[in-house]
Amino acid sequence: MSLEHILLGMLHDPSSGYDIKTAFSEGARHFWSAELSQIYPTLKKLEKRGWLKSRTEPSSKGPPRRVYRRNAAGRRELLHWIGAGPQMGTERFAYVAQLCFMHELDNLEATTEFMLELRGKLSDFLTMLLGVESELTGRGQAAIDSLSAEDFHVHLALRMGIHSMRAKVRWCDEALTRIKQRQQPRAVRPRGPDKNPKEVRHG
Amino acid sequence: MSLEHILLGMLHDPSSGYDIKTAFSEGARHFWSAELSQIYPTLKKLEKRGWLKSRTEPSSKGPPRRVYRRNAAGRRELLHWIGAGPQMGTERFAYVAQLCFMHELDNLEATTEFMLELRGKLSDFLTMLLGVESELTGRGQAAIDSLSAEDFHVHLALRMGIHSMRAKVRWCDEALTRIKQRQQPRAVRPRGPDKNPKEVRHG
DNA sequence: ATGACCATGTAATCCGTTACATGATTCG
DNA sequence: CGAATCATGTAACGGATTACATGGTCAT
Repeated sequence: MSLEHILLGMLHDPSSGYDIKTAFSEGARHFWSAELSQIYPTLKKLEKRGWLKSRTEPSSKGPPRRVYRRNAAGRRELLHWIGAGPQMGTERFAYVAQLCFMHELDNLEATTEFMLELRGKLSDFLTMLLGVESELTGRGQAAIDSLSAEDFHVHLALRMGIHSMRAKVRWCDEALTRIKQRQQPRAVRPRGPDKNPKEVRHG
Repeated sequence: MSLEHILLGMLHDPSSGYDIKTAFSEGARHFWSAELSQIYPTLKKLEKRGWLKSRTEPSSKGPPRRVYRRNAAGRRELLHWIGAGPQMGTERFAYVAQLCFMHELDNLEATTEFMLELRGKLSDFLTMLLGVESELTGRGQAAIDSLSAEDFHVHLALRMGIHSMRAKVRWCDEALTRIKQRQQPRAVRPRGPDKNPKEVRHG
C-alpha cells in the first residue's frame, strides 16, 4: 500500500533510485516491487517532505547518480510505521479466481492443464527463493547463527516466501489428485458392490 | 489485475452490485475484494461494452435493485480470460517488509511481539476459511465426492487459502523459535563455553 | 428515535503500470 | 557498429480507496 515506507526502509544505506530498482528485481521481489517511473517521483516526494537528502555523484559508467540518504526524521517515520503493528492488506490472486470460474468449461482436463501450468510457475519461484536463501546462509546452521541482525531479519522474511510457495506447490498437487479422483471415482470409493465393467483390479 | 473479469465470473447467477459486495465480504475474500464505489461503475462499463444486461427490480427492503445478467458475449470474454493461462500478478506483503526492516530497532523482543500479533491475525483468517470449508463439505469425503462441478472448483480454490494460511502460521512459529534460539544461543549451540550470555556478536 | 442493514451512486485522490524521451559507457 | 547496462526522468492512463451524498425498512 505504501511504497514510501518501503523506500525509507530500503535506504538503510544511501542509494540511488536505480539501486533500489535492482534490489526489487533480486531478493526483495518476493514481498514488494515497483517500477523506476514510480520510484523516482516517490523519492523526490520524500525529500520534499524532509525525510531524505539527495546529492549527485559522478558515475564511472553512464550519467551522474542522484544518491539519497535517510535522515533522522526519515528514520523516525520508518520506526513509527514498523511500530504500528503488522499491516495486512488485501491479497488478490487472479489465478484462484480463474480456477473458481473454470467450472463453466465443465472440462476437468482443462482444469488439470491449468493446475499443471500454475504448478510450474510456482515451483520456479520457489527454486529462485531457495537460491537466495543459500546465498545468504550457505553453510548450514552455524552460518545461520552467525548472521548479522540485518541478515537475520531478512532471512526470517525470506522464509515466509519459502513456506508460502511450498504450500502452494503442495496445494497444486493435492488439487491434481482430487481431480483425478473425481475423474475415476470407482477406483477410490469402496462402498458397496460395484458392478461396473471398467474394473481396475486383477488387470 | 482486472476486476472486470472477476465480475464476469461472479455473475454466473444474476446479481446486483450489492450482492457481489456481500460475496466479497464472505467466501470470496481470500482471493479478491472490491468496494461498492468501484463495483458500480465497473458493472456499468461492462454493460456499455455489451457483456452484461441490467434491469431494475423492486426490493422488499430499501430502494429498487439493479440486477445484472451476463450474456453470451460476456461468457465468451470470461472463457477467453480463463483460457489465457494462470495470471500471476505481483504480490505485495507490507508485513514482510516491516519484519525485514525491524533490525533497525535492534530489539528481538519487539520482533517477537510483532510475530505473535501477526500469528494471531493469520490464524484468525485460517479459522474463518476452515469455517467456510466445513459449510461447503460438512460431512467428510463422501460429501466432497458429491459436490457439484461449481462447488468442486470453489473448494479447490478455497484449499489454496487454507494451505497458504497454514504455512504462514507455521512460518510464524518457526520464526519465533529462531528468535528464541538467537536470544539464548547456549541452550542450542554445544560448541565451547560461552561466558557472555547477552552478547551475540562481538564486533 | 436510533442504529443496523438495504441499496444506489459520484468525486477526489492516491497508487501503480505502460509508454515515451534522453544519453553515456562498455563489450563483443 | 550494435546491444546491453547504467542512469534519469515525464506523461498518460488505469485501478483502487476514501469521502461524500441520499434515502427507505426493520428491530429495539
